[in-house]
Amino acid sequence: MLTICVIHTEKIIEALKKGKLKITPIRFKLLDVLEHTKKPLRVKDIIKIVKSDIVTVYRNLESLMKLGLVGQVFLDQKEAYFELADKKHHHHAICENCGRVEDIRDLIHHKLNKAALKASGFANISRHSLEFFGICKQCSAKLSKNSTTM
Amino acid sequence: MLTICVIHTEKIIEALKKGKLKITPIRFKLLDVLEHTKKPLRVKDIIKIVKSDIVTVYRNLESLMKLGLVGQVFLDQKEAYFELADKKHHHHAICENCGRVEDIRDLIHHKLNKAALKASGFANISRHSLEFFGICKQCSAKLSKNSTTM
DNA sequence: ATTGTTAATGCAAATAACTTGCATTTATTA
DNA sequence: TAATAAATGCAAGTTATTTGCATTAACAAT
Repeated sequence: MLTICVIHTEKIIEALKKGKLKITPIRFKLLDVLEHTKKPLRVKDIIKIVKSDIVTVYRNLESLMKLGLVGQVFLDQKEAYFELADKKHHHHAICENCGRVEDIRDLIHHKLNKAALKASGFANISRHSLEFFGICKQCSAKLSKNSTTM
Repeated sequence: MLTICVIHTEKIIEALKKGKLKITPIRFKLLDVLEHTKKPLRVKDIIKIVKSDIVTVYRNLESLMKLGLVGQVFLDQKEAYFELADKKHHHHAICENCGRVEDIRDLIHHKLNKAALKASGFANISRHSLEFFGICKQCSAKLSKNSTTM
């Protein structure tokens, strides 16, 4: 890891400075990991790669979220998942067999929020979280193979 | 509480029997609470009303979910919310100020799943979870009143 | 109705995710 | 290079959820 792309590095440093966050190795590695895996990661996963204290990771995730560099994703009730927040709004497809997560570009843009605003009677709707659950191609193949050999 | 509607009672008893679950007072009260509040509830809330052990509530929720009578809702990373599963598929609007939850009838039926299937490349998509976050009318009014008096 | 079987309950204690307090270290900036 | 303010990491605390086990209650068969 730590194959940091320069453009991205620049942007990150700028954002950190603007947010008055110090540029530390751990913070950098954390962002790098999220950048390179391109998938939502659990705190566990991040610790393993970043090789730092749990507490530090939690605190960094919190401050990076406040800065808007990192976003939390709701994939599982048990643990939180985090991803870089720089991509545009999107949804997720989660494989119920292997846990694979695919990004899905925002299916209907802001139409969803508008429709929900009307349907809910709320004063405003600022965001939504849309997660799909199913079986990915790989698992589907594996599962059907298993069932024929049994 | 415990103003049990007969028709519903019948259905529940039938379902419990089919699932080989005993019909116990706690289990009944639990279902009754979910039926009458009509909102997703936290385990905390349920315990307060059902007046039973936490563990019992968790175990009942689990078996009732397996039976398909109860569904878990993803409103908050910290704690799980539960609701009766007998209503048709719907979404939720959650007020970020007071926590109020409004049901929203399924906005676009199965179209969402179909679109996600295509976009994700999955073998199949079985369900989705769609939550909207915003400010409800009541909070909006309260908040704007507060800001004018300050 | 009574009894036997099996599931439901509740207590104690464990686990797991996440948080807080505090002392030490490190990044910035003057 | 020194001063300062934030970042780190250890210990220990919370909180949600789970597990083990003994007791109790539901129900099916007598």
